[in-house]
Amino acid sequence: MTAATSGPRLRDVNRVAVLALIGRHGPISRADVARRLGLSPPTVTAVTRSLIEAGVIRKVDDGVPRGGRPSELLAVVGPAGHAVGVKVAAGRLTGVRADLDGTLLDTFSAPFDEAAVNPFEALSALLAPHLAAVDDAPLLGIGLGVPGFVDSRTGLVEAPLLGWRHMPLRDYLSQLLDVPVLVDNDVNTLAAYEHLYGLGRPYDDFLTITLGQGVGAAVVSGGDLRRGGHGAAGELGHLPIDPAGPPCHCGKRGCLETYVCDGALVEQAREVGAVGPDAGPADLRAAADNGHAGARAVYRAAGARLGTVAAGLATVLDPQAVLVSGEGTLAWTHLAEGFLTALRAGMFPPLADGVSVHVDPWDDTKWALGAAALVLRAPFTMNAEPHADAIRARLAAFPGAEVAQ
Amino acid sequence: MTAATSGPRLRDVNRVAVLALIGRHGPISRADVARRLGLSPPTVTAVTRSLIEAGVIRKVDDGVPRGGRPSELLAVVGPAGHAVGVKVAAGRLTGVRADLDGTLLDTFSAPFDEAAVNPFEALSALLAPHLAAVDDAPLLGIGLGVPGFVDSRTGLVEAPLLGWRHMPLRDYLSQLLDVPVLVDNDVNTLAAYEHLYGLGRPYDDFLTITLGQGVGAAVVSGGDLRRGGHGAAGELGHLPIDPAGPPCHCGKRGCLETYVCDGALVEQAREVGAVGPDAGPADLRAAADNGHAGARAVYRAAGARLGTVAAGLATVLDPQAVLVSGEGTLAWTHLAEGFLTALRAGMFPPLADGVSVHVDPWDDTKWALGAAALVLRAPFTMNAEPHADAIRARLAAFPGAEVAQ
DNA sequence: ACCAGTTAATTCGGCGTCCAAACAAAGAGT
DNA sequence: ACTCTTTGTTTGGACGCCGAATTAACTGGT
Repeated sequence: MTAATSGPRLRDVNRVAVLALIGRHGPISRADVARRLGLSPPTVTAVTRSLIEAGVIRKVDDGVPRGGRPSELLAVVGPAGHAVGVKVAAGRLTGVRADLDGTLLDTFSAPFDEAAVNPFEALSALLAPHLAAVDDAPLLGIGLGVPGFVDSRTGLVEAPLLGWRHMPLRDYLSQLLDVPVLVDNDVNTLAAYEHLYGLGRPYDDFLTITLGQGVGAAVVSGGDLRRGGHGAAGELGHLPIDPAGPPCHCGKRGCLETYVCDGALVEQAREVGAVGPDAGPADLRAAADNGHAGARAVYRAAGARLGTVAAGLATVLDPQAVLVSGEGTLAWTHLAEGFLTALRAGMFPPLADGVSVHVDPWDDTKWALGAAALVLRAPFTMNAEPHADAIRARLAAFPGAEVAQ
Repeated sequence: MTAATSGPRLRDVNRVAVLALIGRHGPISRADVARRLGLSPPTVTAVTRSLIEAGVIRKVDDGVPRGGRPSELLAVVGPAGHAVGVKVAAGRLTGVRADLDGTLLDTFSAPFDEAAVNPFEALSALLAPHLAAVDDAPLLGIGLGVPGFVDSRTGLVEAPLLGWRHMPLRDYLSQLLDVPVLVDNDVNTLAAYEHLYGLGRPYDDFLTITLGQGVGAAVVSGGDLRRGGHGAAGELGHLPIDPAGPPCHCGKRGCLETYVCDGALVEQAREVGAVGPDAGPADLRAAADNGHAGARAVYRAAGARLGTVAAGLATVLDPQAVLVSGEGTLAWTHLAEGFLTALRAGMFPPLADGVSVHVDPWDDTKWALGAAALVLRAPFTMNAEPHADAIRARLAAFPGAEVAQ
């Protein structure tokens, strides 16, 4: 009835903290929330009541009684809001719609000419049909994952792979479609997904490494995605391995990417005669699957190279886990041995046991889901991301309020 | 009069934010504080008034008038509180007392037997004379920098170099001396110093690399020191460089430390005949100073090795600056060329220009000052470090309140 | 010298949030 | 049936923050 959400400023820290805790740590009781956040029980009651009235969370179950009144377990209501996420790649867009709890609602895909006079036109045309509310649940915003550097302050995109320089993607689309738009590096979006809904849920400190056409990484530390001082954190493909190594398209020599990306693997396999002159990544995989020793050696060496790099990063950053993802994991059975051996061998012995390795089977929609997660996690984060308040306001506008619980 | 500081909970977010801004960004006007933090002017007036009454900040100057009422520039009052900082090393303790604004008050040093039955006894005996208040200003706490891993949650210390395993240094000393005690890795304490008072002041994202007996690093990202998932972040000496390299005392092969620490440099110089069989780091430096080509080549190679590693870290973490410190910087004139060349060569071209490199001349007391900074910055940080509230309470107890301003 | 314009800082009233204390609910153990 | 334990709620009071209006202090133009 009365807009309980309308403080003079939407910076209600505790409200966001409670929602974040419920969102991230699954069904949880009010008493638990109070203890974990150091809040008083009355405060938690008040906050959760208003969140329930807003339709954002609800009681899902009774907790097991432990000698007292049984607790009520609260969880977020998935259909209270949804978001569109898009992975932008050279030549193709992959998009999804997802619920507040990460449930995949819808997927779509289309060719994309990133070199068009105005590539944003095509993007907005593709997105337009997906902007409507679903069952009265509002669209919270659009998330975009782009292969390049994104300055989260200005929203400008630098994407050499797409030929984009200083592109104001965020603000342009946001104004055109009148919807909050968040843009980030594509590997960062994947990490956002893993953190909120995927393999990274249990961790506050983890690395995501992606393998495919290129090599990428994202760093989640202290529970937050680290973007670095210029929005370029996570670059892994151009990590210097050997100053005297093969030339890289970036102008340097011996970048990691010249050793372990798809193209480099195929090239190496060609040199040892494991595949023919016109072979692609799939052919190399097939050769290794069929037991070709040369093909397997290529994978083992690449896995070891990557494992050593991962060990170095893990040594410095001390993550709880390393997640490996991307198209390249299709060949994980062949990469695993080299990677894991090198990782263990390269880490300081007492710390090696503290790092778990998970492989997320490749799925193109996951990247897009990650872009959506960028939006979906905005209501749960304290830090003032550009459109966070606008997204929160949209979530609060969910008319599912006042329905008899 | 009325204890303005005594909210029901000391979690007064804005109060801490204002104090942090004034502490970190020097003399600053109220209007500036309001703009930067997004607070209303009345709020800033109220908060600063209570901080002034508490004696923690004061007006230091008038700002330059820009066509209106001149602003009053506020800054922290150094003598409002002080802290003791100690660098713990094998065989020797180095300690300092420092004001709230980082002014060095006092230094002391003593031999230390880390292998004694109870090494903490000696530590507490050394500290006891320094626990008294100075001019009524309270001792806020003691900071300790230890060469090893520190779990900031449990306070347990793992320090192979000292032979310490699972040592409850923090809680033991805190209880014994009845003073808040904070313990962290020694390189982390240095980074805390740099961030608060040193070369890192302008940055929120930077790396600190230390060079000396060993090689270390600390990561400041998003304005906070990153400790990793197990309190071991920053380990750099055991970064794997070459799986087939020389054996390291940690049991692995080809760790960075086997190439660029003091001992390794001297060893390499011996092999090329640049120094005699019993030479030490100082002798190697002297040889290089005198123009010995072999000695200079050793430094150049080591600098390049370190520069390549720094380039790799900077590529992934995207810092605004890299600070180099530690005893090894005594030979920086010889290391610089190799380091800077490799750093530039190893970074992704568009990003290389965004990283500045600063060398902090080596000074043993800086490490200890860093340990003190661990305590001194506690009142300025939001995150709930173990003793942060206790430290804030002590600062608030400063009787310098009520003095006529 | 005076007034207009501008920026800084303060006072005041009101609203919203949080907490402590007391209370109600609901089950376990004896 | 009783007590103990744990969860969740209600109530009253204290505190913090904001918007609006006010005071303060300086620059620049005439």
